[in-house]
Amino acid sequence: MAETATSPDPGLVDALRALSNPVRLQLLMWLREPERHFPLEEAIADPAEVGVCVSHIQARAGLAQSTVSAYMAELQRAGLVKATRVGKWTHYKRDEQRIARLVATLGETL
Amino acid sequence: MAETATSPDPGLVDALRALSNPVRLQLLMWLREPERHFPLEEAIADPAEVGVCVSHIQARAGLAQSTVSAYMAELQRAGLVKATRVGKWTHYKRDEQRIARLVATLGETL
DNA sequence: CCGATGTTTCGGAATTCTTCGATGTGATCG
DNA sequence: CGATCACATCGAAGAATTCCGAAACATCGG
Repeated sequence: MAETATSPDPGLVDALRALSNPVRLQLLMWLREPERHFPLEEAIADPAEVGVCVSHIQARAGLAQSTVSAYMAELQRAGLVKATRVGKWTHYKRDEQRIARLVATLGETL
Repeated sequence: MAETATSPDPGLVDALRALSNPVRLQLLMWLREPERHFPLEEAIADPAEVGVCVSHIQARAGLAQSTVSAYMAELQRAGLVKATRVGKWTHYKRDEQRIARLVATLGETL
C-alpha cells in the first residue's frame, strides 16, 4: 500500500537539509577517509573504529569550535554520523548504512 | 589527477540546496509521473514530452503563482529540470540524465 | 492595437540559517 | 578539591530563505 506518494519523507528532507551546507557536506566527505584528512599521529583512538574527535575536525575546518560542534550534532540528528565519547573526546564516524540507504532512497523516490 | 577532494563540487551543493526544501522536493517528485499527479485532460501538450505547465503545478502545490515560478526556476538553475515554452505556457520537465548523474555522484563522493 | 491570460521579476515581511563568543557541563590530572 | 581540557549549549548579529502581492513581460484572440 501507500503507493501514492503524498509528501516527502521528513527524514529524507532532514538529511538533504543537513547536506545542503557546503561545510557540513565537506565534513561528511572528510570522514570517508579519516586517516587521509586528519593527523593519524594525534589520534587518541582508531579513526576507522570510533571516528574523529571534534578538535581535529575543527582544526581542519577552520571554524569556531561551537560551530563545528553544532554542525556535527546536526549531521547526527540527520542520521548521517554516529557519536562515541572516549574520555573527554567525542568522536564522530559516518553511519555508512544510513548513508547508503539515503542514496538508495534518492535513486528510487527522487 | 585531482584525486584529493578539496572542497565539494559547487554544482552538487546547488542541487542539494534546491532539494533541501520540502516543497521543491515534492515538485520534482510529482514530475516523475506527471500523468499521475496532474490533470491530463487539461494538458495543452504531452506531459511526457514537454512536461507540466506552471499553472497546474501551482494548483497542486497551493502556493502563490510567483512562488512556484521562482521554485521551478531554482530547480532549473540547479540542473534538475528543463523548461520549454509552448505558447504562453512554460512547461517544466525533469532532466533525468542530470538527476541520475547527481544520484551517482552522491553514491561515489558522499 | 486591446484586453485577457500565463509567467516572470521585484520589493518586502517573517522566518530560518550561519557563525561567533561566552558560558555551562563533564572528564581528567595533580 | 581545583585547574584544565574537550565539548555542548546559549544568545546574538548578520545573511539567506520562504513566501506573498504588485508590477512587468510575453503571448494570444479578437
